Amino acid sequence: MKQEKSESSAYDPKLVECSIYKEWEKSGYFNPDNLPVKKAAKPYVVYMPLPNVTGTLHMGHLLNNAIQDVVIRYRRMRGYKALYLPGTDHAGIATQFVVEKELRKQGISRFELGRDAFIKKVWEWKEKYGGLILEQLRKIGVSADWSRARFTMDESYTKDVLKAFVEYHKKGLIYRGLRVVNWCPRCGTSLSELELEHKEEETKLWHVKYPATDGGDGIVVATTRPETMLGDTAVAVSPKDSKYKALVGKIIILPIQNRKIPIVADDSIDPLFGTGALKVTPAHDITDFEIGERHKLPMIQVIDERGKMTEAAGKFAGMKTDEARVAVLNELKKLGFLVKEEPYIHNLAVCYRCGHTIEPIPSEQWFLKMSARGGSALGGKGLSQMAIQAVKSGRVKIRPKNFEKLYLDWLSNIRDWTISRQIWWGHQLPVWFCKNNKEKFVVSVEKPKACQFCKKCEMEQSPDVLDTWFSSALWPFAGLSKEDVKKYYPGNALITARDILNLWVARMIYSGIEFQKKVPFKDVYIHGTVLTKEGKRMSKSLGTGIDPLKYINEFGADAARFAAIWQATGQDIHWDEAAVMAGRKFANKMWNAAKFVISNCEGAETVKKPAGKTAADKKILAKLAAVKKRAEKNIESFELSVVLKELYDFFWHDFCDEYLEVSKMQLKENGTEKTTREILTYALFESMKMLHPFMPFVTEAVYQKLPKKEKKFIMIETW
RNA sequence: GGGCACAUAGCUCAGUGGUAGAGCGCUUCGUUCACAUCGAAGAGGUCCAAGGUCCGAUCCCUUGUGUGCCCACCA
Repeated sequence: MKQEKSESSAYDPKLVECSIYKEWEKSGYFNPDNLPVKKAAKPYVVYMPLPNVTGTLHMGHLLNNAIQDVVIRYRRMRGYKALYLPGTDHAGIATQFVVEKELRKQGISRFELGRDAFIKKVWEWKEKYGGLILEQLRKIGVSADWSRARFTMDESYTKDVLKAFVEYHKKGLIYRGLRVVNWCPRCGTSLSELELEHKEEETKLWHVKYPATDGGDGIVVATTRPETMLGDTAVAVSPKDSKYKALVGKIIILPIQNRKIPIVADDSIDPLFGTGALKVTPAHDITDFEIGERHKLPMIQVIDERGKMTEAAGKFAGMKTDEARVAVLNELKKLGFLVKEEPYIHNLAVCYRCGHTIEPIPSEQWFLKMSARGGSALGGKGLSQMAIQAVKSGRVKIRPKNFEKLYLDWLSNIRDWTISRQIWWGHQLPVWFCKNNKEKFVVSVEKPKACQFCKKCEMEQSPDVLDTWFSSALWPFAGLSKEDVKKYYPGNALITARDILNLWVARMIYSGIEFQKKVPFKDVYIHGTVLTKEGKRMSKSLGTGIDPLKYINEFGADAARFAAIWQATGQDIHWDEAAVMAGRKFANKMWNAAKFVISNCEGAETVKKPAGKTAADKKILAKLAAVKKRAEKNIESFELSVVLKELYDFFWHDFCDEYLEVSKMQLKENGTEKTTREILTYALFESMKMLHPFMPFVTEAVYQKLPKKEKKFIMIETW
């Protein structure tokens, strides 16, 4: 008996969420063009951070998309043409890596397949798994306009990407050059600085003597990478360093190679580190490369793109770098040049994707100029200055404010962006080389009909592809059709975690200004990262991840959303499951309170602004008005957890615990019965509306039970 | 090496220049009358440490300790 009762009275999200979502989607109201809004209604656009095609839903998505959905649902109810723009990112290296791994299980390497066949495999993968993440996002209840969903390698998107490249090039912002770049020998590509990870490595600092040619003492250098000495073309010391002053300009001998190299003075040298003398390997260290440019030093490449020693390494040729290190050290020891070794901990750069050690090697790459600008088309201001200006002037507001500093600091110390990648999956550069003269090329979206250089060859496209972020940087407008750009660009809000503030947000800002002359959005809101309860990173490989679908399936999307937003106070979240339970209970509370109100208020007048008679009436109405006002202010400044807590407190304690209990008496008395019913109906309705952005399903379910409703969905009710 | 956060109840976290708050957990009591996924009552805190400013500091300042994150070409 008891059990029967509890079963029938509890709210069961499983019974309603799926069908409600289908109804919403069928209605077409996720598409702002279908909303019953006034002609003059303003658009409000939230750009969804593009999930990777390879991705599956994790807690970060739950938090990120829940926040965005609250914002967009609120604006929709406020009468805006609310557009929540979804899409997926081809995620170059990440996707290629996953597909390669899958193929390797079958014993196939991408090189056996060849480029075209491999890319076909990736597309197959994309077709199979690319839609999965979007399906999973629907489970959260996000009201994105799926009819506008784009993929960064869609035909039209690709065209915008290539056009952007051509235009940058025309303006002199893209150039090609031989640079020492961070190279991952396993992935076979260059990586930008943001794609590196550093891990501490216990190693040694070896002191190696480079003997003099004039009978002097020579000089001792300290290094963590002795194998690169084979490519040394100088030794550098600080110009302020008195102990070496006399040596500057002298020629010394590079051991093993027996090469004569000079000692140069350079400001980048710290006289206090090691011996105060740096071996300069322009081909295998970015700083050394720069020193080499300043002193016009030759560059000798001793490590190749597979991470093996080249012919220039003499008898070490063919060895892997770590083998060569041992061999070189043995040789130095034998020859008596290894004077000292001391334990040392340094930060080893590794590939963010595969973890392989990064080898800086010289390579032809394409760059996007960050600070200076060739022409004066835009007042000579470089991309980074434009992005800095956008935030400093307040046209883009970053919240919380301390992230502004992170953004500005990064942009003001920026190097040119290496935008080419030597992988296969991505937008191939719109660069066409003459087959007979590989130095000659044309930059053009379409393949040139004839070669303008040799007049006879079929021009060949560069095998390089663009960095993934080059294309996602265009998302705010390349993700929209031409007509939509007119209607919906610029958008309003970009909500994301801090890890891609510079990787993505900064680049969207200057791309938007460069190509559309306007910043892409006004508000950037950075939320915390979801960690485990112990404060550890959630990751599949560590086994510390939690699948949000588990919560959604078991306790409902509303409960999961509640938990995410409840905990999203700005700091990183140490995820506490108890919050999901609280959300589930809250949904149940709403459901039951609604049941009470509906059954007691049949036929009650719907009054727009009921006036209270009793003290309890007045108290609840005043409180409701105050809560509503604060909710508006706080949602508009992205303080969602504050709003949710106030709504929770208001609904549970003020409305249910207090007013509902008082109403039981008031409903029995003739003098107060009518107004009580009006207020109950009104307060319930208003509460459901305010809670709808946060917990859309249960509030919609309640709305559908209301005897008098003006709209088809609470989703499009007027706040 | 630099920068930014954070340290408050058993746990996860809000908050305030003047008797300290929530969720979960815990204790006691209470089910005909929306909800036991409930209600009522309650226990539980040197607000990290030390110093400073102040009539008064958990809050502001300094220093320290601990934790997390980001940035950096120190070979």
